[in-house]
Amino acid sequence: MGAELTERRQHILKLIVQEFIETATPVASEVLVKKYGLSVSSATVRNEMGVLEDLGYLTHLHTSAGRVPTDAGYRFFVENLMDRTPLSSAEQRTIRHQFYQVRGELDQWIQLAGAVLARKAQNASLVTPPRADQLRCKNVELIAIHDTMALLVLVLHGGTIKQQTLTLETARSQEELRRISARLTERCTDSGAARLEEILAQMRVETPPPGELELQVLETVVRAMHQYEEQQQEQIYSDGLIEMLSQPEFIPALTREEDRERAVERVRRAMDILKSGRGLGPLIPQALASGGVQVVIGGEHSADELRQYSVILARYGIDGTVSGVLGVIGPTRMSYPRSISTVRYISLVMSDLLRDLYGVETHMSESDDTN
Amino acid sequence: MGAELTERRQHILKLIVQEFIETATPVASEVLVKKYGLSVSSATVRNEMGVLEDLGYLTHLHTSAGRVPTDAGYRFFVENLMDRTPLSSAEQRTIRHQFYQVRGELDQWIQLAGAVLARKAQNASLVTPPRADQLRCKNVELIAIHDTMALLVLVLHGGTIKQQTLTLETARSQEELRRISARLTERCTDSGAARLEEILAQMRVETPPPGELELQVLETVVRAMHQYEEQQQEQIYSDGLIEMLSQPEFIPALTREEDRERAVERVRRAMDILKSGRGLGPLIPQALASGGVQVVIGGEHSADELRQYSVILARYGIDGTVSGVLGVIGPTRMSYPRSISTVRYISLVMSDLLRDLYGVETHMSESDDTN
DNA sequence: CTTAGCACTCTCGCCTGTTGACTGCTAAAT
DNA sequence: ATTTAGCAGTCAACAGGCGAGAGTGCTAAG
Repeated sequence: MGAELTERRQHILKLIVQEFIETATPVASEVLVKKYGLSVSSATVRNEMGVLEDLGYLTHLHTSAGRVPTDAGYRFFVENLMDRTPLSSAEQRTIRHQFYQVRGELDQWIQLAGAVLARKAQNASLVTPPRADQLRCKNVELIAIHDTMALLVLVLHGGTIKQQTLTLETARSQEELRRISARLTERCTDSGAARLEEILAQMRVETPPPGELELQVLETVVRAMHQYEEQQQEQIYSDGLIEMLSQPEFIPALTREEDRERAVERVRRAMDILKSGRGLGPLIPQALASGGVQVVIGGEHSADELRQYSVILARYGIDGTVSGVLGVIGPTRMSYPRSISTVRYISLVMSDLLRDLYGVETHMSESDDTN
Repeated sequence: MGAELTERRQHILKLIVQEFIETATPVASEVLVKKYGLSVSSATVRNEMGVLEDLGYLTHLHTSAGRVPTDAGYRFFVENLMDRTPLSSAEQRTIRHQFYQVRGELDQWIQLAGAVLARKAQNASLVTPPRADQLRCKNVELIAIHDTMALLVLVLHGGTIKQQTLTLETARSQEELRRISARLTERCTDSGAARLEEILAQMRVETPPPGELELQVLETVVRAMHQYEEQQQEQIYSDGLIEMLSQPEFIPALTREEDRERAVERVRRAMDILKSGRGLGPLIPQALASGGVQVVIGGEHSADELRQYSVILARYGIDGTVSGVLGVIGPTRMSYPRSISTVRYISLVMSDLLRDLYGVETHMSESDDTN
């Protein structure tokens, strides 16, 4: 039978995917012939489309409408057909420049990365803050707020800051607090959570016994680090909700009241995914583990709530030191070429910035063009 | 003529507003009679509605649809007609309890306030962080990140923290940084931005001249404080976007393609207002200045983009020390009674919490019931 | 293997008449 | 003078029907 994937069929599949991504309407045989100047007739294209449908790469909404790619169709497109042109060097320069302007502020890098991703991909973006492979304490500061209340500022390697207010059992002067934090910083600097617990255990049996406040602070530090470690898993910054919602799959032209509710529900789900990261759980560690750009399309997701979405993720950071994940999420009909090259490029830029921050020599000029 | 606002007309207006808020569909004369068991006929109600329309409190979309309140109608309702029942004490307790659970974390209070407001009012909420009437520096800490890079942590009265990475011209040890920050803290503590500039000017001409790093740090501190002061103006936390977008005015049952674009545009505008606070500019200071709950309805807004919205704001905080603003925003058809009492109550709770944080004795038991 | 041609299917927009929801008016009733 | 029943008039919403158009799938000829 003629069920193998000939060159021409691949070409037609490619055109259909591109056309559908662009127009969001089912693609008809004649459109392909006219718009792309195929040297065969629409009838031939129809036959080929029939085969592609049998092979599972396309579907029909109903008898008389054009073809639409299936998840498998997108997958094949991403894997074998799509043009893998990197961002133009003009675009690269613009992006670098924007990052240059917010030099020195991690939070702003993250926001900027999210904004650029969203705008380029016309979909929502996800960025996790870079996570240290293991958290290490750098500094502990205590600051008096008033008599019986102090602010604990915990600085971690990499410059993240956690703060926590502390209720004191007895009033302390700023000078006392200073001494205590100096002592604790000395003892704790460079230690991870595990090591801190050891120190804490040891202090409990020390003679002379340390001040109760010292213990209280250290306990809080340990708790805060654990808490932060957990938070980190879930902490996802996102942007571009509106870009995604502008896609016609979210607010289509409706007719009935029940459709309205479906639309609202769809929007609610989308916001929920972005806000809580629901369903993204398994993807992040997966992206962290592997290099390169991960693409998960529609039904390939393990989570039901993502069946309508595709997610494109890449790891960024410094091997063995810190790493985060960033990417794009949108309906399966999204511009994979554009999204993938943007995600790839931004992950490079972020990695460079982090190397800078962590004092590793950067490889800007090399990495720029491996995109 | 019979154009004065008799008791009965007021009652009918009240019912219409309530009914419209609840159902979001124009209110017919007969519905009022049936649903609320009026002792007059629908014809009489119609006559009265006609008068109310002449007075400017109601409108007609077209001849044969029910009545809808105008902005003036809502205004009169809010001013004179609505039931001003406070939140039930059960609700009050639940809310207090939720705040109790996140004791000690200002950020979380703000988030929680936003979440509760949004859920109760079924609309979007706005919360500005409490702003000190004048910013005063509490503490300056320098933390070495690596050789030529340090983290400046600036703690302000009230426990806000600003951080900034600093590129050093020459390498410094943590010990040196410690000394410098100790010296600066001593000099700067309790000073506002103006005073800090004086100190800076003075230091420049001192003999012996202070280290260049010291000057650099102080400059950064001053810059950070100014920057923060400006940021504060605009910094608005918001939540409940989805609650607001679920209201039928945002994603109605549509038919045509052009309507779809209008809907998307509406959603975009709404998100824009919440994200950037566009149009809210004048409202915040106004709410800060006056006590009580401010209600601005539809066309009463000076900003065009808010013509379709109502905003309910209240100040919270401690007189003369810190204050912020919180409130609700939604379509003019929103539940004013519910929103207003929630806003009022949450502002009380937040004020209590702040008094606690700032070490002023609280008046919980008194204030609870003035709601 | 390709393609012209055609029948068939299904959507969409359009029109139509119809229904039903309200109003506004009028004239009688209170 | 106010209320109200009754009724005409208006308009949106809906359902059904129709035609046009879009696209396919098939067939038979090139």
